Amino acid sequence: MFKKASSTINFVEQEHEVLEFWKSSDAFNKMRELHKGQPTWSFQDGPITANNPMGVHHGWGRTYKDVFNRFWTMRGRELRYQNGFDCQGLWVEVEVEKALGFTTKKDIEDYGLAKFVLKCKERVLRYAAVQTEQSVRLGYWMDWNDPQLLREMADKLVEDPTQVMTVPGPNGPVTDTVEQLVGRLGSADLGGSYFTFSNENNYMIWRFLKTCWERGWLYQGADVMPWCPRCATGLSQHEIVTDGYDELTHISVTLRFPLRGRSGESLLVWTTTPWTLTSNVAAAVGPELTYVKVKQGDEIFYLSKGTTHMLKGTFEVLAELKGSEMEGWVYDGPFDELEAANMIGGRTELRDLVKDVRINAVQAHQVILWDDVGDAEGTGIVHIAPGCGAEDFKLGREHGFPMLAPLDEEGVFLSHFGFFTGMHVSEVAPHVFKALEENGRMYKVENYTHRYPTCWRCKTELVFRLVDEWYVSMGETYDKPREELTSAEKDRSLRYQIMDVVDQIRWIPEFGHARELDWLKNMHDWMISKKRYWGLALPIWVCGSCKHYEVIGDDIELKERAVEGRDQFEGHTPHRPYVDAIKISCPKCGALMKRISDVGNPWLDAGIVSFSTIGYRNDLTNWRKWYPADWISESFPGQFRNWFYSLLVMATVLDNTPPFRQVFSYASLLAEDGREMHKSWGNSIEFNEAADKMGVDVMRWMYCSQKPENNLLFGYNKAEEVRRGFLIPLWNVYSFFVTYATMDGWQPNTQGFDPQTPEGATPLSDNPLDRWILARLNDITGRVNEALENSDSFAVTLMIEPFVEDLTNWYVRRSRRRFWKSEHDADKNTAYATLYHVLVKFSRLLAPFVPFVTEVMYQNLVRSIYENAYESIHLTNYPQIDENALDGELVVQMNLGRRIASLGLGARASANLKVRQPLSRVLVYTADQKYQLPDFLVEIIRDELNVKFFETVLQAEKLVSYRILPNNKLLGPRFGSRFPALKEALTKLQGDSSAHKAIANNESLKVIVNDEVVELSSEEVLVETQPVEGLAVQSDQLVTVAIDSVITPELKLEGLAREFVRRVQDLRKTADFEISDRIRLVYSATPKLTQAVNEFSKYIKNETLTLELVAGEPSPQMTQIVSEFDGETVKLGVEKL
RNA sequence: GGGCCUUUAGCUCAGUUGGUUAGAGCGCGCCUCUGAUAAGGGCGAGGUCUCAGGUUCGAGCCCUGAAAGGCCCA
Repeated sequence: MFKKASSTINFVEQEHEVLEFWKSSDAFNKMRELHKGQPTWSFQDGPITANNPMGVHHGWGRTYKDVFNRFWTMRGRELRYQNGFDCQGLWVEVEVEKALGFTTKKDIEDYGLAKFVLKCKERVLRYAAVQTEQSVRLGYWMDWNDPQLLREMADKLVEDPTQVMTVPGPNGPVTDTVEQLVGRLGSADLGGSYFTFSNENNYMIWRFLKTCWERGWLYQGADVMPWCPRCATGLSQHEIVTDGYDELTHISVTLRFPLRGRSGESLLVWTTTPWTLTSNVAAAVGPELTYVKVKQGDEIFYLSKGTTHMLKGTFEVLAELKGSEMEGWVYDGPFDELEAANMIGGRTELRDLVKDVRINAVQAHQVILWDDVGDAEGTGIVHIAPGCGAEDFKLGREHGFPMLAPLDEEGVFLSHFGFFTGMHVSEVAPHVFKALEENGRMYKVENYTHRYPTCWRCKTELVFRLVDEWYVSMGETYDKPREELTSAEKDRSLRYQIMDVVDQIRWIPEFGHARELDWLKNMHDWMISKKRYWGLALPIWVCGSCKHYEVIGDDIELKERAVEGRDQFEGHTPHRPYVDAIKISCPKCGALMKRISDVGNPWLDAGIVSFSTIGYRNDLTNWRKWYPADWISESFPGQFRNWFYSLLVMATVLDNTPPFRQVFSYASLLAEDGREMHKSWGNSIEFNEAADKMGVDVMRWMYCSQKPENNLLFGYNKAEEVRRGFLIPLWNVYSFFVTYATMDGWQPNTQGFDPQTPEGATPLSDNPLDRWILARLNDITGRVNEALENSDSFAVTLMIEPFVEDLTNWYVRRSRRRFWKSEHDADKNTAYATLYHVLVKFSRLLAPFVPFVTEVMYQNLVRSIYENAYESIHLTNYPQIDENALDGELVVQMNLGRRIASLGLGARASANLKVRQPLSRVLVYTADQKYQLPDFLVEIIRDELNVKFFETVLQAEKLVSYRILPNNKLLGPRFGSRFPALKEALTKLQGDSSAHKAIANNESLKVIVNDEVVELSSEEVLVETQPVEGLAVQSDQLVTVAIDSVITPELKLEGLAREFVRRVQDLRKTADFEISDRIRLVYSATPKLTQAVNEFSKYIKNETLTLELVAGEPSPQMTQIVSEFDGETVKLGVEKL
């Protein structure tokens, strides 16, 4: 027996009950068990940074992941259901530093590296627990760790990482030290989410790096890099391109570079980074650019012709010259008195770089040519400091200049910079200005606003620093199309190998393919090192004596090669500081080799997961079973250069295969006002808040009913639309069904029940409405399957929503009386059987999208009836199409019928005739004779429109005038350029009834086009109608509907009777009667109404479940009302019998 | 500077291979139903499909160019 389902429902509360049910019934694991051994569907999760609670934007991506996982599961596939957490890197360090109140690297070192690393691990575990809980709340079915256990591990880890602990695993309990258990999270014996800080993940990256090294793709290089002085580390190209720019205002300065041997003449040079002037070596001009020599007062200046507007005051142009003519001019630099400027080769720790340079900066000062110099701003003369800018560095190398690299890791000026030594880069500018004023070099200062790179983590302004970092070479970029490359060229260049892999992947949306290729084309060598503490320990050991370096490929090799530090490392995960203790012996010179202290780029951590999480190193069979992933998904801002990129690099290097077959990506989530969500703007919504207020079924539907490539505007108004437009109507149908089925004691037939398809076979019915809704259901069932196979959840919502509309506003509305009627006949039973079938199958179709409400429906509709039903809807198979139930013609007819009803209602409205008032007839003309209305539709239309008769009008002239139009699709191609003439000719046939008759009789039509008689078949023309004035008429392309507006006295009485019934129904509700309560009804009314009541008493009694209808005064204990309508008055009283 | 995406009603968005009168939801106005009722339904107003060219008998859709917003890169 069904439980009652209230029509008002608190979805959020209900979701919590469902969560409880899933937990207590262990539904997820049962589902998993059911699909063991089936063909695989390999979903590989992209790790979420476990550093903060997740946001509603994560909810979007996770909904997609869950929807497609559930779909493929229900389609009979085995999945892994492994979530991933991203654990290592600066982002975690920064938060831990904040929590501990640290501001510099020294704080960390004073605190102790070992303790700091534990704090980082602890933070990750705690937020992994939080995100796990949030994901569970979303209904995301994954193999989740117990959040409480994660917290317990976090507690014990910081308490004492060496203590031994036992935790449950899929193959039984596992005992180990806490540190090692944490390092083994996600492994086969522990199960649960993968964590990128795991031993396996780290060692697998070692394997990758070793492979790169063996192929000669790993190297250490000097370059000028964007550098964060707060974090004291360089930033890779990935980190800076998008997130890393802010609109900032700096003081720019224009100054004199006095020319040697040209007394009174100076170059004017402009810069926005005054601190770099301390390290000036050269000045660059554009060779093709035009420069001018100007006189201002006693001074002569050189600058580009296009920038003279920057000069203060008046000036006189003395001459014009090309930049190339200035090449080799020598000048005095702004800070030539500094020691640094007088050191041979310059002032840099990287002596290798300048070992061939025999001059100092003062001797180097000269004008050089550089094609990239423009004169959009500044003076057209660019100050070059090879130790302080990336292009400057390149130019410096080309010209063999000395390098002046003034800053240490934290942005403090190094020795040999005189007065500036010891000063922080952020406070240097005023001192530079003062010095320039004093030595007479200053020309002017101005505020200058530009996009300036900042640290994506801490927002500190970046500087450019000359440093040694480690890179994975992307290989040469050849100056010719890819298809012309020789295989030797490809073998040399990793980037082209990756491109070939990219071609084998399906990118959704398609433009992702081009975007990834574009990134690969432009990608510089991948900087993988970072001078920090928490992260992958780069497995590069360098000889202290001969500088030879080697890459260690995994833990086994490490143990074999270690000659020192084994004891310190024993029992620890491969992180700093313990792994740093390991020394190996140099194969070249026998001296000790020491690990470089750098940690790795976190995208290495994420990119390796297609190897590390499925046993590439220790269970190749398992790896082959799950590699490559069938499907991955992340949002596209960022991931083309980050996760997608690193997956591709690593899979290409290790296996030269695509790591995933399909990648599904989506745009950005914004607030409802179209702006980014920001706490300070008051437009951000936290995940937990959204889940509690909207409910996650609503959120999930909102996410899915969005074209993925468009930005999603997320907010409460949209949520309310989903709730009211989708979820409530769905619930109402369900509640309607359960209410009546319970009342009637109706139950489905339990014979031949199959738990995989609990709705059973399509019910047989003679009733066209039943056949129609079943046809519609199967129509969408087929299309929904196709769309999901094609990774298109948005298309699904475009099919589902109209179906809900059909089901609620047509099928149920039109079928109500079949459920109300008191006799239990075959028709009623068929109605129940049909609606039951539809609800069960439809809810299962929806289950991946809205897993909560559909679970509730299933529990009541299926599990309360069938003992051997699966415990959860999510254990059933995905619904499949029943081709036999399709009926295209019926669907077309029904549409036409609904259209007629709609037009008829419009006609009534335009004549101000309310539906409650019966009328005598509706007149319908259909333009296309093939649309013959079946009887059942005629009945429906009569009922919808409340008319006595339905008349088909053959001579539409009565209702309309008509035009004959060409069927463009057929006649356009036939007539080509003569088509406009044909159109013109047909227009002239307007009102020609013989032409119309010919068409109606399927005869051909003769028309004169350009003095030529042409014959048109009836299929080649269309007839359009226009309503005749003065009738209550509505029409569209297909049909014209008119309503006879005459109200006869009889019709009037019937209308009154219906009004009367409505008042009684109102009163029943006021009196709080049950729907099935029988009543006594007492009334006194004005004469005309009394006559109506008498004449229609049977109808009234039937409609209102009145057993005794009595004229007279209601007694005081009755619920009463007096009401007036249509000039009549009635006093009513009701009581239960 | 290059590449990509978006631009359709007041707002948020659909619009299948080019085809006749471009749709939905919300909001607004009017009406209606009353056994889904703290719901439901109908009708209406509201559109230069960003702009300018082009291809075509025919363009919201295809091509070229421009503008605005966004993304990615240099």
